[in-house]
Amino acid sequence: MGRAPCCDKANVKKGPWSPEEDAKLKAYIEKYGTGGNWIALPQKIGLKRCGKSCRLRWLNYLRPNIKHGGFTEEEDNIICSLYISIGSRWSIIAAQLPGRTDNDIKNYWNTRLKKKLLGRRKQANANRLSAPGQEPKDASDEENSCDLQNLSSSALERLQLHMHLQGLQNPLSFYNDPAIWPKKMIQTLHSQNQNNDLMHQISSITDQVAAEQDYNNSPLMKMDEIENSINGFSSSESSFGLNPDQSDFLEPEQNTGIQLSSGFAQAELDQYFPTELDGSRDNLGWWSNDGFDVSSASLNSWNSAAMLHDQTSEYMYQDYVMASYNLHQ
DNA sequence: AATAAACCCAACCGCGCTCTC
DNA sequence: AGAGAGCGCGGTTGGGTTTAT
Repeated sequence: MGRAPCCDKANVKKGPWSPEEDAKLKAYIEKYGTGGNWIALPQKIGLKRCGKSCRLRWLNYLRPNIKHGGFTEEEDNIICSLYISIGSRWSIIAAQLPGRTDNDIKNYWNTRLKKKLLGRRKQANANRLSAPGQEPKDASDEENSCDLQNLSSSALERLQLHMHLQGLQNPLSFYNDPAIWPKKMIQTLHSQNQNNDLMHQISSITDQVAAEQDYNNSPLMKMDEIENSINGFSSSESSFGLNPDQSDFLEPEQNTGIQLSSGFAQAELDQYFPTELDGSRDNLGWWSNDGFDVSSASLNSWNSAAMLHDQTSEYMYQDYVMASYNLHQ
């Protein structure tokens, strides 16, 4: 037995709203409010619309002080940073941007912002792969290159932006430990200004979001929530940077920093892994098969990621540069 | 100029959560 | 306590518009 429909689907109008419908809805709500009952609202007004549709129309379009389009660079940065930190929790992101709706931000991210970043990444990857000495030497290298490009698509995007915007705020972050940075990254940092006001703002929001989540009541790993936080990225994508075999790049005790760089707020991770961050490689087991449905594709990518470790440092640096470039454009 | 492809965004859908009875 | 109603959210879709060929 399924859930009862919220309205009589046969007798409600669907599709775009007419100016008359907009006027009716707006006039009524401005005069009487919603009455706390969206389902009953259309009947009161005489609209043949579902209550949910009325609510959506009001919140996303008719409500006063709604802004459409024309996102500023600062708004871009906030959206990127929050997306990296908390994933696709559009309502929370929208709450930080007055006049913006979750739907608007979601559309903006999916249709423009993401592509803007990925487009530049693709170009960078193309340059990277075509550079002298970078050509794949054999079939397996080509496969690695493909995997790298796949990995770069979204998980690394969050990683890049995260390192740029949050690294300085995070005492445990890889990006706060210059001793383990590639030299070129240090040189680049010297030549850049960091936006600390924005950093504080983002850090505050991500801490709030993490604090809202009560993982103490759930001692088992909430992989579904972790996946949500990763926001749809496959476990294989996310495994990049978590690879225990990257010891040429990071000391074992610094794996914690790498985890933090993969898209989680510090507080979030503290709650996900309250006792497991002692740095031992064995503690990365949560990411493998134990308690987690790792698909064969994921395993393949894990293996592919493992083969990338010789180039990881260089790629991490290039990713960092690209993130900086993107955000300062 | 015609057509296809890509882009964009409003709106819909369904699920989970909260509240009320 | 638990069932049902309503709300809020994120994912997805449909179709109009723009751009490329």
